[in-house]
Amino acid sequence: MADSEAGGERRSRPADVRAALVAAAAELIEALPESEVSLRAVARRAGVSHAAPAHYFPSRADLMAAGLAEGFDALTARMLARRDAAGDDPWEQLKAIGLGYIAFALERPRTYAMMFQPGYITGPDSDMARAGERCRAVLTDAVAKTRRPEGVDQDLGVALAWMNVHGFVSLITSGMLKCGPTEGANPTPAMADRLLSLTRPAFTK
Amino acid sequence: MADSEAGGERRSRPADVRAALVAAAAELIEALPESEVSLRAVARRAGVSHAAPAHYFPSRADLMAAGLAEGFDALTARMLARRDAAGDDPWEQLKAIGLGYIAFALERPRTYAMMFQPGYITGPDSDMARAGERCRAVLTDAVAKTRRPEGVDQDLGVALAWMNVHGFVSLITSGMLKCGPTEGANPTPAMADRLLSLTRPAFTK
DNA sequence: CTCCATTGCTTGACAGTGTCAAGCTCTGTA
DNA sequence: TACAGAGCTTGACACTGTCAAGCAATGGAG
Repeated sequence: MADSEAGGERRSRPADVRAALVAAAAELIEALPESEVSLRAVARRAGVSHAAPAHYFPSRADLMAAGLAEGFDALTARMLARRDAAGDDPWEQLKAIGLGYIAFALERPRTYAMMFQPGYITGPDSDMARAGERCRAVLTDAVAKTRRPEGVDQDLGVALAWMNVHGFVSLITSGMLKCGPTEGANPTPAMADRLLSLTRPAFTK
Repeated sequence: MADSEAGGERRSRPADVRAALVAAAAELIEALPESEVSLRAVARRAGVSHAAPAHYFPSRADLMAAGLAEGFDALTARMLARRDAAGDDPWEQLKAIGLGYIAFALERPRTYAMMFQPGYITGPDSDMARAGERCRAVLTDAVAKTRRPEGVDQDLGVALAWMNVHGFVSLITSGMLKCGPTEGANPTPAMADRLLSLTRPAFTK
């Protein structure tokens, strides 16, 4: 429409370039170690010049943050899918969210690790901060529905649930925690289930 | 002795240069964001040329790993000090270790975060891996002394204790978790205490 | 004592990086 | 047709990690 060329691919729309940059960033973040995800590598993958990103993102960190915001949205979607597949019991829903969280982090470990790296969330009103907020809201809602014992208020419950799953996957992906004797089948999901179940008393009455 | 100069500072011993590099790395790791801790900046701080580190460390990652190994040792010392100041009760000792762990991570957040960054532990027989192993041993011993309920074996106990403290401090330092209403006094230690206490049933009978 | 090999570090170079300034090429409007 | 501006490119700068070459000093052998 706005392009006189019928073929339409000779010249891309501005939004396309921006979207291509974010997509390329998200891909490279998972494909390469953090230090190798350079602004210029992202630009090359998106098929633009090395200075094109500067028209959309003030700095490298902002481009990375845009890719990481996509990561938060994918994580949120993953948790919601698992929650909706679980039953009606609040604890089962919370546990399903936790298992979905763990599954995402283990499938996209580099993206996940970078999401929690300080320095990419520039301000509380950035895209990435908002995506993180939507993610946290899923957890907060699930915790709010549980019937917790005396002394476990909502904030404490959210902290407990989150630090459990985050701590678990962080130790796994950093190589500090080897779970199980590694005999054939992957013991991680089973261990995740056992560990989450240990916190059950804090979320049931 | 080996130096003909009586002043003795004109020419430093080889071990001094290496130690100075490691010390400079440890300082800069805490003082600057990770991306700004360059090999050349460490060399400048140590007062040597930009290529001097190459004589002791094959790559930048190895120099960083040496600095991070010092971090693990400091963490280990911190946990031991707290444990020995606690009483004889196994649970109290384990909790003291956890609180020492949290205190270290919150005092040296950048060092702590980098210690768990994948890519710095090159092999299982590296200095950093061994320092991490010594650190883990403190936790393992403390968990071994506890009397845990049926179903909580030692590996599960270690995983639970570690992921709790690691998850907590990681979420705090990455800005994801704000604990308490931030009214004057720092609410973090109190929250840490409450959270650790929630896991008490897994470590007592 | 002289010579030489080795160690310990420096200087120099290279490709690659993030960021800034300038310029080119189209689009839309008058 | 001329103009204004957006969108992207090219070019440059200082900086990075790593490699090659070279200098100074030590220590041992002849």
